[in-house]
Amino acid sequence: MVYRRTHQVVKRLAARRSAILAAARDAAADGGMAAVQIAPVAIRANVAAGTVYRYFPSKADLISELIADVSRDELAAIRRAADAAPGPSSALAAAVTTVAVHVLSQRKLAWGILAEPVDVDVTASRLASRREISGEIGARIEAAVRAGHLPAQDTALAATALLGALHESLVGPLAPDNLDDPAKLRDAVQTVTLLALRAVGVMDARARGLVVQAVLPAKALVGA
Amino acid sequence: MVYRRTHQVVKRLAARRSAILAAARDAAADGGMAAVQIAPVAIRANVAAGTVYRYFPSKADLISELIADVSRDELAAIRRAADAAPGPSSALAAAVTTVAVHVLSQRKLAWGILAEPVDVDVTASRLASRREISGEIGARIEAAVRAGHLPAQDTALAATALLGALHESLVGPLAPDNLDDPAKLRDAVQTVTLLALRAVGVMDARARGLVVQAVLPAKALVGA
DNA sequence: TGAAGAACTGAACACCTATTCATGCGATCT
DNA sequence: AGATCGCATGAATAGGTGTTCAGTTCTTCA
Repeated sequence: MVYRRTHQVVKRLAARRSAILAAARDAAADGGMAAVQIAPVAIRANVAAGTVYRYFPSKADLISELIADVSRDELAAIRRAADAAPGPSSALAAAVTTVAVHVLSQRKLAWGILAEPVDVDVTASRLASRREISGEIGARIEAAVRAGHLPAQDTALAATALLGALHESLVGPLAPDNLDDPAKLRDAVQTVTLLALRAVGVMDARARGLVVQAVLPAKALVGA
Repeated sequence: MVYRRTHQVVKRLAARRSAILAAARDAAADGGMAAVQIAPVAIRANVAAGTVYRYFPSKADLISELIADVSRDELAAIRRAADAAPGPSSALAAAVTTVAVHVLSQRKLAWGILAEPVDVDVTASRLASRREISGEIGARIEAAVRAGHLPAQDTALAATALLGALHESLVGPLAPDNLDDPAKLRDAVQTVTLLALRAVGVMDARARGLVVQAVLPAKALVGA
């Protein structure tokens, strides 16, 4: 008596899993990681609390997958933006701008993914998330160095520092709070991108040019 | 029947308060904020758990004071280093180097103060701490701008970004882990200081010179 | 010295939310 | 249809730590 799962059932199971993850993501986007509690998430996903545990072994696993999920999207967006740029320096500028725009348009989610206190241990997935993003930025810096546009440097450290600068200045507790105004938001993105490019050794004048170019395509994302 | 507190008693009370704070600081330096729990801290301070509550209304208050304390020391160190420098640019370099050296020499404590998840709400004191330090760095940037050494810019945002870069690259989860080696440590300090100076607009060649000068006096601190 | 009040103690309490599990329901296959 | 198994339910449980408080010890002052 073999009970195979019907295709229909398989689909429903997958849909539920997605629904739970989506509910968690919504909760995080709304109220930060603190709002990602089993019972509320279950309600959002239209399931019972116990059901969550049929899909995720623990809250830590749920949040870890959430982090991985968001991170994957972020990485894809960075790659897309950078690959569309005409050269290594532009690619770096585009990557940085993309990160800036993304974190700004989902500040609570970004803060939750990156640094908000959580009651379970998610250091591993946070670490992985950072590694991925930082690695990508590092690769873009490296490419620019190889192209002779930047001085030789420790690209991994530089990438990490850039991300720290972006995060702290845009979603950290000292971030300006009037970034809902699109103009202010664009200013902030430009400012930090400029800072970042100069940090890795782009000359001021050239950096300003790159920033202007990078912000153009990224502006479309701001609306999303 | 007026019962005045004897000088001796006043002194003992103050000593206990300090002892509790010191115990909390030790605990944080040892095992991060997670180790700052009432019962263990009380033991370290040689008092009972209940006694802690005669000095601090809640755990949140205890940790808030701890953060303020560390922050005060940090700010003093930054000012001392910057004021001893010969000019605005050197002062900025000295300030940045000081922060770098400090966080590196007490990484767990720094991480706890800055970003480690805590089960109570300490956002207010963390915010205040960041404001103070960032304000000081911002003032140094501003001075350098006024002296004509740096391009005009949003100094508050720049200061915040610099601190984010330092923290993320030196004590964040992606920080290099072999920084116990003094040589590697010095390299890391130099690298991030260079990054920071270039970020605010110091030209590469000049930044390298400033870094070398700034690291000399700061090296003494590494031993401490 | 002794009465009265402060300071201290630490075991018991309270609270909160992740996790479990006995029960019911619905889906699969003969 | 009916037998059987997996999935879903949600109320009850568990565990850990901040906080309280009745009792004890220490300090002050007449």
